[in-house]
Amino acid sequence: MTDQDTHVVLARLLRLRDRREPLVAQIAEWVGAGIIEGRLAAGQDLNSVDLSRRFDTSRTPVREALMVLEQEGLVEMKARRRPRVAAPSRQDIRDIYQVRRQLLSMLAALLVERATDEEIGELRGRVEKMRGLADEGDVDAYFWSHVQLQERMTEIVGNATLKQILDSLALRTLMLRHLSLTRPGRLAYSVDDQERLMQACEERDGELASALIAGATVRALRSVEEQIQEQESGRKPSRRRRTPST
Amino acid sequence: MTDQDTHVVLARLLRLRDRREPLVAQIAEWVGAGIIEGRLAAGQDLNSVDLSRRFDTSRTPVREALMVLEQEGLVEMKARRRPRVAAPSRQDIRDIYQVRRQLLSMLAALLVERATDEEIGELRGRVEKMRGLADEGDVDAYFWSHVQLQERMTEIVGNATLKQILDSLALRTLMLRHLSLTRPGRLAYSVDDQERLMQACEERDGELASALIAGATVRALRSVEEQIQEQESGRKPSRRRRTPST
DNA sequence: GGATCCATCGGTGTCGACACTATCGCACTC
DNA sequence: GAGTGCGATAGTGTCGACACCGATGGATCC
Repeated sequence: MTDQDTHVVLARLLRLRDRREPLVAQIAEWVGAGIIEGRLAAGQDLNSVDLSRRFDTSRTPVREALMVLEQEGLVEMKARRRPRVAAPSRQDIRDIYQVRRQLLSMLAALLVERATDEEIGELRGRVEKMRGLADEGDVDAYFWSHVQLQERMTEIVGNATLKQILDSLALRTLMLRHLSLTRPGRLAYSVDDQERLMQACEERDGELASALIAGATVRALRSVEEQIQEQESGRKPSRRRRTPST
Repeated sequence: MTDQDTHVVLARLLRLRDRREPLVAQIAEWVGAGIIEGRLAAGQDLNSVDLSRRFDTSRTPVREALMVLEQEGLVEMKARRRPRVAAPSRQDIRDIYQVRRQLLSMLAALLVERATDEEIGELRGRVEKMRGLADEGDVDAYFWSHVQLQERMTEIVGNATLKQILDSLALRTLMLRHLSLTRPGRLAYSVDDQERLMQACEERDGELASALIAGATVRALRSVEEQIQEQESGRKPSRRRRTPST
């Protein structure tokens, strides 16, 4: 998975294709990718003058790009105040995962109900590739494959509203998940969860699939929370928050 | 419930307070209310020049207001094309209600778990007032009370993400619900559903509350679908679609 | 020495203008 | 008479300018 691909996936999740001008899309992708990759720190100012200089445009398309990211929860905007990279509280994160769990359960149930055997086979193939990536320890590639797997599932289920909401929630958790998958052992657990899920789908056991995906979500949340815990306790004594130059 | 109140509720659902300039808020409220009340027909063009003339501003705040409505699903925007009032397909509507059902079930379960007795008492009070409005046949007032009831429930549960998504789904269905509640007898059924739900909450029966709200949602969808059916079959022979002058 | 006020600066919101393009009617073709 | 291509028109996306406001730092006061 190259940077190129990252931007393609991001563009899909942000629904930029045909919905926005290429210029706006480019800015939204750059800022969005920056937030997810951690290049732009949570809470950091995103003033439109700097960004417009960087992209050699006026502030109008920059504002529009930031509004796109705002609606996906990656950026916070208040009238007359500088836009900032979103900094969800501990509670926000729990809330997001709670909703996500509910909707992923729904997704799994619908998947079992509606997916053809061929489609499940295709998903199984993806999971096997992910197993390979996990074994190699290629976190980034695994990470984005995971995103694409969920994307494909929502596509198969065919509920556009559900897909849109899950995409949005995925984006909100992407920066967190990126951290959490870095934790040793987490990758292996994650791929195990996916394999169990695929098996439940193959056996057409909707109840089990729902329960498995809910469990996996709870574990993901726990992992994220532990990660944040470590990060915060590890930061207080020594390091200050990194504030890279825009 | 006056027009004033309508705009206040709309402003809350669109989260305009402090997030957008008053000018943008004003435009978004006017267009949003127009869509919900049916003054602006589904599929109708919303060109920014006309709107900017109407509000005596430039096109910049108009564009911004339309983007706000786009993210709530009331307006559809494609690059280089005129924004249009959203025209959800039959399938889109089913999808929206399906997700809504799932999340309302979640809401009911959380409500039973977390609401204090006082809060449930307050909700009960609201439902009793709604009974009064239903008996009087005051559709508009009932309609907005219903919206506010759900708003209050999400507030009590305290999951900001859930509240935001449910508000957004509520907006998408508002124009439909407005039609569907007009149907004779529908108001009485609706208030019955609410009363049963409150009773389940008082008895702290989460399972039942979830099931009741899910059932109510299914019935609401059916009512909306029948309404659309009638409308379409009734339109073909005689009347053409109303296209009021912006 | 710390809190408070104030001026300055930097950034946002809005505007009117301009280039570019989707749209629509019209002439033309078959 | 229906379909196709073209030109006029209307509307979108972007720009640079300007007025206004929030943030920042220094002077003042206690």
